[in-house]
Amino acid sequence: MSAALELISEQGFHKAPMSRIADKAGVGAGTIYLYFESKDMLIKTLYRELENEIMTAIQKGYPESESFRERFIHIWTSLLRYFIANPLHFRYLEQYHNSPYGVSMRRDRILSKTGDSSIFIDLFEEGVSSHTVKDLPIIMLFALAFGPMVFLARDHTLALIKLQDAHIVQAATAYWEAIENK
Amino acid sequence: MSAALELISEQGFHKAPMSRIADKAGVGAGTIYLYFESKDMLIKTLYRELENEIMTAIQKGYPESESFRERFIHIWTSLLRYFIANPLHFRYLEQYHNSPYGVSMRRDRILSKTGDSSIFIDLFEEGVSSHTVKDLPIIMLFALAFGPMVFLARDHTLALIKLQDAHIVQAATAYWEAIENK
DNA sequence: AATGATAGAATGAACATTCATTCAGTATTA
DNA sequence: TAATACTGAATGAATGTTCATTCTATCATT
Repeated sequence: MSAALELISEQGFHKAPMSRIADKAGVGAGTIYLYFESKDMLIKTLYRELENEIMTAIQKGYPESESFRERFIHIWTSLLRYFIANPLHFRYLEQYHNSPYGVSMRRDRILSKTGDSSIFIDLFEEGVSSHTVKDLPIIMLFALAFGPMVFLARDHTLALIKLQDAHIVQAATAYWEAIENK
Repeated sequence: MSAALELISEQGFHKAPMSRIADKAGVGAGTIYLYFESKDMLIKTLYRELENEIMTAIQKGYPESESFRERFIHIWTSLLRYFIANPLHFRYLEQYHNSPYGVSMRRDRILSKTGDSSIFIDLFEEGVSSHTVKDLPIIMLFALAFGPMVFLARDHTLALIKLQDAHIVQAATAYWEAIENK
């Protein structure tokens, strides 16, 4: 799986043939098929694995009983820090989201309201009902809060900028102000 | 080119073989090669075409002599309106940006400081030096301003939300507040 | 007007390559 | 020795690209 992660995140789905993934992993081509039904399944399993890892990272040190603002900033900074520390993970996720896989997954999730994003949804719902954040549709708040983060992470992973930790906190605060209900 | 646009934006690069593009365009497979050197060139040319179209859309009605705020909001709303009116264009651009094509292009542009994005850079530089917007690196301001827009456009094109024109103006204002120097 | 010649655009079958997947054989483990 | 894990050459489907040929429009000749 880490061989697949490296190749796909750097070269894209269609320039990461199973033969090369096997080479990089130091196994025979057929061995992969003992563990994964198909290339599609490998891609999807790897996605879920990364998603779980991210959720674990966010939950670590989560200030359960602090104010809404603290919890929001914790999640925001944890995520951005995770992406900066794991650029390959970030690039893989981005490619997945912008491929047919991601599109259909996104649709399914929103419609069935399942999946890990429910943590975010719960948080924002609390924020809206307590009038802590602006009264906008959840999905818009989500976009307003996390859209910039993806841009920042992308620029960082492409080595276009070098985000210091101070910048991360600064950006988190700026983005809190954008959704805050004043 | 419009056949390529439709297929690629809906199915992704690797599920849009030249043979199907030719079919959709109602021409023979070889005909494409009279106009484009290779599939890669077709993809790149189409990208530049769309980029030009967007630049034209932004420049239409640009309030040259109005305040910085007016010009920012004009650009922001024009872009989002364009993406909503042209969902296929948006999906194509997103796929391009998140593929190896886009990554290398982005790198080249930033390093050589050329390309159409100079309009945006000029605008933000003016904003920073006149203390109208927060004193942050241009690339961060850019992320903060346009990151959310991409999220909104994505959710809209996937039919997860339905953005009314009122929402667009509302969002533009919210995002002006996020970068404004208060 | 009628006929023939030329250009070059379009075609699509053929080719070479790439790739996911399989499976008969080999190595490893219990 | 039996069972399990692994291998990598072989397979066949899919795909980008080429090129000999066809078609159509324009020009030249009679």
